[in-house]
Amino acid sequence: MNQKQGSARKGPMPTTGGSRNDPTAQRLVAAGRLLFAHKGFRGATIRAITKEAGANLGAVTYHFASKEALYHAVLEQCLRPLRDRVTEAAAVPGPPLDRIEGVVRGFFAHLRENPDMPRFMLREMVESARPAAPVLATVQHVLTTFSILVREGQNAGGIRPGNPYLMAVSVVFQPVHLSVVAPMLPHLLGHPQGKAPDALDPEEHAVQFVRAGLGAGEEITA
Amino acid sequence: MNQKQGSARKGPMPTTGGSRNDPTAQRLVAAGRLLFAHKGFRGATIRAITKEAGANLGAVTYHFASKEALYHAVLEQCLRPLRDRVTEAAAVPGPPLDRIEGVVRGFFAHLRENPDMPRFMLREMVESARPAAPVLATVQHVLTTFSILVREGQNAGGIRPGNPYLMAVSVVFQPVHLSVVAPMLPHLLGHPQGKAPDALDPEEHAVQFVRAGLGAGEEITA
DNA sequence: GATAGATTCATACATACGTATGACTTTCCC
DNA sequence: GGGAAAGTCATACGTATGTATGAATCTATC
Repeated sequence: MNQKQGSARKGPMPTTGGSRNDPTAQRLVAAGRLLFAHKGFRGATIRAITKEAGANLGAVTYHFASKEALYHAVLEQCLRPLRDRVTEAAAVPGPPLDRIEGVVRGFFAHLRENPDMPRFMLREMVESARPAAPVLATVQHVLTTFSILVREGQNAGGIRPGNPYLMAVSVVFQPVHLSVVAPMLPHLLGHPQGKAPDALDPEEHAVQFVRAGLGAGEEITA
Repeated sequence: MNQKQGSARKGPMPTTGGSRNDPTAQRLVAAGRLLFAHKGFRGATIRAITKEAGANLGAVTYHFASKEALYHAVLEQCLRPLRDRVTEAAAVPGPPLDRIEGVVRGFFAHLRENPDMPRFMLREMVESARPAAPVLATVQHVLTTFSILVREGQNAGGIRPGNPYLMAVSVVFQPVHLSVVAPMLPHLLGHPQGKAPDALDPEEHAVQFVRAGLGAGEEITA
């Protein structure tokens, strides 16, 4: 009954760290992140996680008290940097549509650096009746941020009318699902190995699609 | 070792049928559909499914040989009507952008009638490395249908330039994730009980967003 | 360098799962 | 109406899971 449970979680390490001779708890988070993302909460077993982390079977119970607590730690480690990045990108000055573009690009950058993230978000959105706290907080934050920007743009005239929350949903999921689907596209469409049919730049596409989808009337500044 | 395994699957029943005194196999599909959609493949146990169906524990093994076979039957029952509806909606005459709108509306209608479907699609997209055959076929079909319409519109001039496959992805996921997220929106944003902040019509929003996102220059015919 | 706390380790336990088995019951056809 | 096929049922088996337990080992402080 003697866990660490407080403090810790110091370095930033937003990507897939977990190099050996880190403290065990950190290696567990890294391994859990890897396996939770690939196999889901139920699919990732404590035995697999501890093996991946090079730790003993009891390590999760000892350092986190339960599998679910480890899962929450993993989610928090994944999502906090995303929230920060979104906040930061939304704060730069400029017309709302440009700031929305900035947030979208920041989102893409985060997903590029953390390739397991979109699966995480979709999974949590779908897997549980009510998502875990860190997920809920993140969705709330991102959605609110976008909807405020949309409303601003509507007042300023750069963004067409429409429900800002629905618009925010349509925008925020572009990076998520494009990051998941785009890599599978060549295979999905039968092209044997990575032979992209055209230029396949999801970020550039998403930016243009979002600008066009939200924009009032001005053309895309291609 | 004496399964039925052939023929069967007669009535259309695209929604949540499964009323009592149907044949057991049909009740199993209905129950499996309900539980797979809510809890995923691993989360829906044979014991829960057979109980929900009012059948014996051995019924799945007897009628479908395995849990996975039942899952595939459920997927097929879910997805075939969707493929048909998309095909049908894409075939009506008219300008490509209008036909795309028609497909989006058809998609929404199907998801409204089958509220478990979007979770299914997202789940399969995310849960397994390579999705099951019916899912793959459906995604392929829908994506191809959309991309052909996009290319047509680009040639005819109604749709702006851009990779048709990425555009198809951006379009096809609008109904899916809007159907999942829109009902949760009031709760997500803190409004206690269903108090929509504005008009919350996901279908109308999606249509306008897609038309604006794909359209060349003409205004939305609001 | 002894000692107390923190950590690791092997193993045990209770449960839940998918499937197999064999007996029982219903249904249908001649 | 008798008998075979189809279907149902209770139960058993092997495995995998999350967690508990207590001994062993490491680490740091005096």
